[in-house]
Amino acid sequence: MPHEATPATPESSADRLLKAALRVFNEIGVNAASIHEICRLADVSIGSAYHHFGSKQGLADALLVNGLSDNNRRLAEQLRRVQGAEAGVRAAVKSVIRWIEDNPELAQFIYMTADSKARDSTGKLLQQVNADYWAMIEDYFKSYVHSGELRRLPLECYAPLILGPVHDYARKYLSGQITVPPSKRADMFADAAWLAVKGNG
Amino acid sequence: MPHEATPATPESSADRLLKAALRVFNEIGVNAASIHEICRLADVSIGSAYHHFGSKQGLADALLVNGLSDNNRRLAEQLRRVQGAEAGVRAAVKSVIRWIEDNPELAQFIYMTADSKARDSTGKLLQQVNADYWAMIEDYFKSYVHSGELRRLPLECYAPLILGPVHDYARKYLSGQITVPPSKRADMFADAAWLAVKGNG
DNA sequence: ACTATTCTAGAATATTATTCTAGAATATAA
DNA sequence: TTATATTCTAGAATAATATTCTAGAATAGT
Repeated sequence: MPHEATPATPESSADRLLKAALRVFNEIGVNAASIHEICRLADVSIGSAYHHFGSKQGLADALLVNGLSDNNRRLAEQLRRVQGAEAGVRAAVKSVIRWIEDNPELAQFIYMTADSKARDSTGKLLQQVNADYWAMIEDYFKSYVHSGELRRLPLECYAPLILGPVHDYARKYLSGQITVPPSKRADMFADAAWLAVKGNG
Repeated sequence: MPHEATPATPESSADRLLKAALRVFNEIGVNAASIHEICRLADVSIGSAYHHFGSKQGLADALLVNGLSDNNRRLAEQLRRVQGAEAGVRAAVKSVIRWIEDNPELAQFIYMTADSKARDSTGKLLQQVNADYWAMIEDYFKSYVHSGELRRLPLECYAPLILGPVHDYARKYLSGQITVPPSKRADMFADAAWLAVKGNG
């Protein structure tokens, strides 16, 4: 029996659509992208596409929600594995960097098209995912403020201080303006993040 | 003579269009926004709109380019006023924060819709503006590396370290997720930025 | 096997971005 | 001033394309 090129479980229509949409959206933007073209690439009928995602924006929203959720999931996982403020900070930085390099197309889409105006249902979902992200970070770190391991700061400042530089760098990297991947700067960004939030002790 | 409500130089069609577009884009996103609606709000004909901006995307691009350019201009101005690495870092942080609070709608638009896929002419312009931004920051700081005032880092890391946290915080602020304006955190962000890039001396 | 539900299909429709033609306003030259 | 060119305004006509709709196929549940 020769090698089987097609996977045992062939991709569902929805998955093919998401994949095709990601490609086209990244190439020409959500606006310019045509549903018909995406359906053609995914080999899925218009009817199916609308059945699954409701609209072109629904497709974009799904990509956004999936991507952010996956990123959050990995971050939560990494934070669970470590103990202490410094280890947490470093794990957060590296988790995000790793996710970006494991999912460059999705990362590019997310960073480049935050156009997500809170539309109805999906808008809510998106806000939720977003809120979870910040909450997770704040939750993890607030316990270390008492012990003095962390500098006492307004809760909503930890995430920007720890991950803001990585996000900025990633944007530039994903848009092709720099070629050195963030993983090459991981320790530098981790050091900076820790320096920004560590306590006096 | 009573107070004159209308300015001596009435707003041009192009200006009215930009203003209306900004409002609508922020409310419902570039995708959902209708040119006809924008024209109605701006009291400008379809023909004029297309004469001035070529397309809906052209309108969005113009807002983006105008906004980024203005931000850059102010940043350059502030950097010119100061001497030394620390003063530069602090000026950069505060300039960006100030711009955001002076131009909240424009800032929201820029932060929320980076969807700027490099489209032809305007895409080039946008890339240029963006490149100028990073170049300005790198130029300013590279001279201070020799003297030891600044930590020696890859040039493309200064901007993310100095401004990344502010950008992250601004996004959250402009989307309404936090209410404390960045200006209230200006010193904190400036301290963190300086700590991240200052040299050993 | 029957029924309900989910999914696929693509033609028909509706929406809306863009083009086009003509004319008004404004600048430039003689 | 008059003539001429250019820029700007107008909105109806057109073209592109997102979305709806109806019908039927596949699948799951009983």
